[in-house]
Amino acid sequence: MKVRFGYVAMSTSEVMKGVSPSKTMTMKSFQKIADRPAAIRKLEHIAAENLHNTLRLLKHNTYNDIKVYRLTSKLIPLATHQDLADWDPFAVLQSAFREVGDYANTHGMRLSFHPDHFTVLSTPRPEVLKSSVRDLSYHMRMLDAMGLNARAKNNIHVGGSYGDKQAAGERFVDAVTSLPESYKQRLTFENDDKTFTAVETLELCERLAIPMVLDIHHHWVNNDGERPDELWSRVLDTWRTPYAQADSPSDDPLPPKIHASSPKGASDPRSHADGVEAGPLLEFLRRIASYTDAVDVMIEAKLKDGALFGLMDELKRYEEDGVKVLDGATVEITP
DNA sequence: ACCTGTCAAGTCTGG
DNA sequence: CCAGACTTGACAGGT
Repeated sequence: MKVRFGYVAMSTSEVMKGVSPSKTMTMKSFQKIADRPAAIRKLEHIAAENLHNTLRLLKHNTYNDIKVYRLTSKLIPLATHQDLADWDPFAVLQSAFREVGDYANTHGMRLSFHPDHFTVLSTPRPEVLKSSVRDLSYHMRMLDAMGLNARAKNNIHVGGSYGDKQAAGERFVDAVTSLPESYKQRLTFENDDKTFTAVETLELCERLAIPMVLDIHHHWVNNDGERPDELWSRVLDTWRTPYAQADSPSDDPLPPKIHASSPKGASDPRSHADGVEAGPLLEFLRRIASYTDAVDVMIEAKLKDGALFGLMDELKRYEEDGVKVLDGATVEITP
């Protein structure tokens, strides 16, 4: 089983110091600028800088064999803010977006977004649902502007339970069903650390034919008593749907993706540690290796790419033990 | 140069 | 019913 590792948004490497893809401006300082067109030009300048830095990060990834990367949602500052609803930055940023997408396509990279927890399709509040869909459409537009196909996904959580998880789940199903087909081709659902467990999320994925991103750390702190590998064959099936494999040729299917991180400590098991422990992750990977061709692992750790490098170093110690290091960010695991 | 409070958004808990 | 926690990187304003 081929395993590719990736990381989230920014690099902590010394050489990438100051290369932030998520520079921003607060609403307060935006409003302080009397000349509104000038203030908007400033926002657009920051966004262009963020895209340029994203491209630099992708090049850093190439240098380190990293093919899996999550884009930050904060590429365009204040993009979804109500007070800027009349602003459309996409025309002016078109070539910058394209440059990022072209580079990713040329180098066979798997990019994704993870709209944050303000996107809640399970909400009972119509205005919240509306802004959630607006947030999703913002992410759709960015992916389109980059020229990425439906292999680039938007990963979301199910959302809150509002005292009745069953009803929340049904609202989630209705909301997703109402989305345009192009949105569904780009969605994945992830189990969260306090509300929707892996089993509950998996059931929603199966009903909606949307692929599931299994977060094994979230599962560790929020589960129904089963091991993560016991769910894996069903998770695998969610990656075999037309939505999951939209734009993927049959000889190059999109591999399933999981999230991996380690708890910071016994007192706050939900927080992310600096790095990722190889042991528990490897145990899971070994258990699924016999019936899985390939899997991509998104590392969510404080040290970002530094955690990836640390994990690869640790995995080298298992080379006599079924782990073959193929390059700087890829291993082959035999069960 | 460095520190602290704040931030666009939503849910949940505790008072 | 409202304030605060949750979470994250980065701003903003202070020393």
